[in-house]
Amino acid sequence: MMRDSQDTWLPQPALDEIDIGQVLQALADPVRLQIVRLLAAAGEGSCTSLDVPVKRSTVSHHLRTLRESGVVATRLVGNTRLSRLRLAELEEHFPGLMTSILAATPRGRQLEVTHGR
Amino acid sequence: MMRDSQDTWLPQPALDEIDIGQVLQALADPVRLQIVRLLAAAGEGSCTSLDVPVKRSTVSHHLRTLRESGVVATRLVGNTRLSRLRLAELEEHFPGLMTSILAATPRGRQLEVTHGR
DNA sequence: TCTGTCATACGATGCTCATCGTACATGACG
DNA sequence: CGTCATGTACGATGAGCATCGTATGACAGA
Repeated sequence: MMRDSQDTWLPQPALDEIDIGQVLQALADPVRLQIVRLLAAAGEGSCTSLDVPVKRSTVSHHLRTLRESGVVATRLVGNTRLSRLRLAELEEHFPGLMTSILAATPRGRQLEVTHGR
Repeated sequence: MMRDSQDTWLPQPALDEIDIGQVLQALADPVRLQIVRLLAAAGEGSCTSLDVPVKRSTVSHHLRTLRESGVVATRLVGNTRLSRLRLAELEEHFPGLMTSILAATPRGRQLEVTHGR
């Protein structure tokens, strides 16, 4: 596998372009919050590797939302896309934000039967 | 005016009952985020004193959401209800969370023409 | 008591978006 | 080349909820 510096990354907002409002909206969704926790635990993850109770296309949509808001960064390796949290950058810009969220004990009902179809 | 210890307070979740997911959902709304910033600047605020581009009944709804999620505390004084941020408590439970959010520069489009009616 | 202000409750409305299924593109592997 | 897996794009659908107007209750002051 190649080094990170040689990988191709999907477009993402720069540090000073990250809007705290969009970050909060991204983290407000239960499934996305669960994805964030899984990424924090596993380091990286893809659409199929993340264990969330939604279909793959929905996970892809959530990862896109997280990336466009600046929460995760995605690099292309072969046919898969590996996403990871931008923890260091976020901690620099919003000290304590992600740390407190990840440290917080997930209270009940994290995975309900949703609507959709 | 009476001392805080003698005031009547609306019911609110205890510190260890606050769910980070509900807090994030509460802060995700642009109007509520603006209310939070106004409260941080003014110390306290009521439905009519807060300068937000929505009707009074909507502000009341938002303040209720913020209170039930644990972000603000509301005390009854006379005929009005004064709400304030639970900054110290939140900082204790989620260090850096509110601090980073309040310190973040509010990027564009904070007050768009919304739907509703 | 009467009036005005404050806040909430309630129902209605319609936008937002989370979700899904399907189709399609791309890369890996024979 | 063909086959399979991965991920995304797209359109459709429906639940959630932000918003409003109105009605209601409570308090303050004259």
